[in-house]
Amino acid sequence: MSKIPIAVALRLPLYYEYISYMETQGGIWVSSHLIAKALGLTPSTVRQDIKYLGKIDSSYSGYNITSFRTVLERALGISEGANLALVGVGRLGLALIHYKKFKEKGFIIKALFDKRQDLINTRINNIPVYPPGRIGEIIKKEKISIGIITTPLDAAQSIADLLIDADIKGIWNFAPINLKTPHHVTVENVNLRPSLFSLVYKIKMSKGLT
Amino acid sequence: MSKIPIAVALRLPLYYEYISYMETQGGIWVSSHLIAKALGLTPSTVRQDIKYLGKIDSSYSGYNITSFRTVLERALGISEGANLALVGVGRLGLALIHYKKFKEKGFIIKALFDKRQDLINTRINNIPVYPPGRIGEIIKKEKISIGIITTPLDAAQSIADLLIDADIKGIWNFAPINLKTPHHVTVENVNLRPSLFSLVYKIKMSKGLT
DNA sequence: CTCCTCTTGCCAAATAATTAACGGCAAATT
DNA sequence: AATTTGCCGTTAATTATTTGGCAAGAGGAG
Repeated sequence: MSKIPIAVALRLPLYYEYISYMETQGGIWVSSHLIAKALGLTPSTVRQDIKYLGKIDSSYSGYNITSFRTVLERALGISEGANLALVGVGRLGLALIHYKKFKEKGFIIKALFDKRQDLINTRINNIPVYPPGRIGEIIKKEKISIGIITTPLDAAQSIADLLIDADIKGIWNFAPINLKTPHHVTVENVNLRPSLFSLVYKIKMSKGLT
Repeated sequence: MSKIPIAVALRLPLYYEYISYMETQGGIWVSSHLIAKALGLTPSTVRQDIKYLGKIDSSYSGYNITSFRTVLERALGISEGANLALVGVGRLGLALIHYKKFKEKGFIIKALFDKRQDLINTRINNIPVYPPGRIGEIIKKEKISIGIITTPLDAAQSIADLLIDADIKGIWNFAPINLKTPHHVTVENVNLRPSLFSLVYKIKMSKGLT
């Protein structure tokens, strides 16, 4: 199995999203043309990408959706799920805590952390809230591999350091800052501002031509 | 001015985020090396990208941060700001409503829409809440150019249709669905699930090698 | 049965993007 | 005053990615 090019890897989650959606719609087969159209690619690209994934059941009517999804889940490593911890129970944190889509796939938030005294030792959505000082202890006890940072900017790095000390594998970072982390800790940033500005930029461009 | 390659356009918002951050830290000069290191690129790439932006004040110590930011803002089209409307005042909607970073740059949420009777005609963060039926009217009156969709999945497309009818320019879509829109309406999707799975994938990969 | 259309899979060519290399300039240093 | 350092800007080379074309196979229609 050859290694997957970056450009391809970036598209895999998109395929997964689309395939999952089609599956909920009762679809059974999906063709490279259909995917390409939905995602703004060419059918060639889609077929080329699929070559990296291994064998998917296919026929004259396209790829089998369930087979495709299974292969994608394996490739993306999401078939086993993971235990998560969320630090920073603000408005954004709350939104994530109640987000149902993750739980479906076995991604379960096991612990919440916040420094607010009135939250500590309560439960939110049946998940216990601990003080930040207990991050190391709880992460190990609950076998948590991914930390979610939804704290204000100024706390983000110090929280990240605590997570790193607790041997976290990855950080899903919602604070608008480039966290400093060692090589073995992977960070995925979710930055809303660039996303909005990207929209504004695309609007501006489409006015120019099209 | 030649048109900007896709790969470059995707990096512009990242440059903006980094430059803005450096500016808040009191920085005055920034070099291509510094940017490259922070964003995981090569200095060459950064300098190459900058060629598309027009002249930026530079010297032996790098680029002038303020000049860089100004040029980026112009290129991204964010210097004028925009009026926004948010549809779907749920947990995620609330988080966005209170997000301060946008207002700083002139992106102002002028109106909220929700079907819940107990919210209609109230104000949240001093922004009025209207029923979805008034989308067309209010969008025009408030000169709103961008709509934010934070509704549940099943309502997203019908809300998008209302926004499109109201001549919206762009949609910032947080619902996990590919909205069907005409060519002149730009959509930027924010999908948390692919983002998480992307993290999981990166973790999986980094285990393999590094 | 034969024709038509739809698929995938593969390969080679075209395109896009990244990296490397070089020349020049300004400031600091020896 | 000559040299070293660190930067930019440009051009060239390299690498990565995408695209288009085509053969082979599988239904369905007549």
